[in-house]
Amino acid sequence: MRVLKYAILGLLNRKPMTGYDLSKEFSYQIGNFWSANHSQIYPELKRLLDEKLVVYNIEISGDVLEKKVYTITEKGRKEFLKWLNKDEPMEPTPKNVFRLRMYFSNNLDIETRIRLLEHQLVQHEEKLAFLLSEMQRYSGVPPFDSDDFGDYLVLDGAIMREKTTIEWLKKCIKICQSKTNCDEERN
Amino acid sequence: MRVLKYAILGLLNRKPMTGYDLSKEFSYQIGNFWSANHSQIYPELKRLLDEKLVVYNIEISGDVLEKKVYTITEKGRKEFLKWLNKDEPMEPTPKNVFRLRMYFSNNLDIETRIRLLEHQLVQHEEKLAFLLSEMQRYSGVPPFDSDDFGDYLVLDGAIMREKTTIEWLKKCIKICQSKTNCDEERN
DNA sequence: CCCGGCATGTAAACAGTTACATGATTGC
DNA sequence: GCAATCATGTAACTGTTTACATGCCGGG
Repeated sequence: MRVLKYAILGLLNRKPMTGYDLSKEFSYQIGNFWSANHSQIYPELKRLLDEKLVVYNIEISGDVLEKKVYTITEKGRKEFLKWLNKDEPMEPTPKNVFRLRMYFSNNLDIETRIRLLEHQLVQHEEKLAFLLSEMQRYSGVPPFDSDDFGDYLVLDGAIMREKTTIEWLKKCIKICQSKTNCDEERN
Repeated sequence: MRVLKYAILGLLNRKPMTGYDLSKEFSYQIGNFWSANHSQIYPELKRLLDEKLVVYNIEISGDVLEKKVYTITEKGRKEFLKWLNKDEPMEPTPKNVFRLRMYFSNNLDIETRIRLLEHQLVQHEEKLAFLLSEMQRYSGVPPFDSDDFGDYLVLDGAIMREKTTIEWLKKCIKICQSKTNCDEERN
């Protein structure tokens, strides 16, 4: 499917960048649904170069250090737009190790279940707080043809996703606690 | 991380199964957060056998066909429980091609955006309907130590996830339609 | 007898992570 | 001078998918 290819082309379509810049991009907004590290990016850029979908020119920073600033070509833009317009079927549900653990949680002490759930909860609450702070830079829906439009939609989606995860975790904790209380009453 | 290893051990801890049975399991409840196909399962079973975490005995169905029914060993159960009790940090956000497309959606016609969103919407609505029908077999929270307990929690989580995805898709469609209406008013 | 599902495997290709490897620049 | 970050790459390994390959069983 070569998704990384299109993620890179999409980013370069916004503005020219180095491999290093691309790898940083994946830790910002786009990191909420796609990422890659530099060891995957550099070989992919080489391949895109072979396919003539990008070109680069070298910039010197400081005295010697050469930066390869990649730019998308017309051919690259065409391929990217063709991919972007494709209507593809829903993807299979994403893998999630924590949910796998919970699937088997009948094998855990109630206390352990609660501890594991609460640890996830604090982490997701931190993540949500971060996403909400990111959202503050938008006062409303950005212009429909600006790069911010996509950023805004997916950021909103990420916030909704985190809120739901938090809600689920709290529900699970409540269920587990009801069992603990129930046991205490019996004693 | 060998997650598949623990997914298999967890399933075999419920009851003895063949490789074929395991691969079918991944299309049921557990498929909502983990899956693997048979070409990954058979080699993994061989490895678990080498590690003495499982054993098998051969059952004959019909006249000749040999089925290898795998059973978890005491060593296997110990390793599984050790893994299950581990408290691990939150995983990175899962990859999602559709959200990647939407991230770059400023490069699409408004009509195309709506079409793509609506296609996702119908698929997620179907998925939700299916999950809700699955949920009907539960009248309340199953016993805390039964296999159904985990099934119930993660099924509930999957339902919440689908509902949120649907809500997000509808929101995106509404935003895109507001633009279309706006343009029409101008004409 | 034929087809769909049962049943088990291997091989090749692709995707992704972790580790190895090197060196420059900038700010303190 | 030193540490953090900028900058680019390769190698080895792990995980996953797709395709190849084979054969039995049960019902219509």
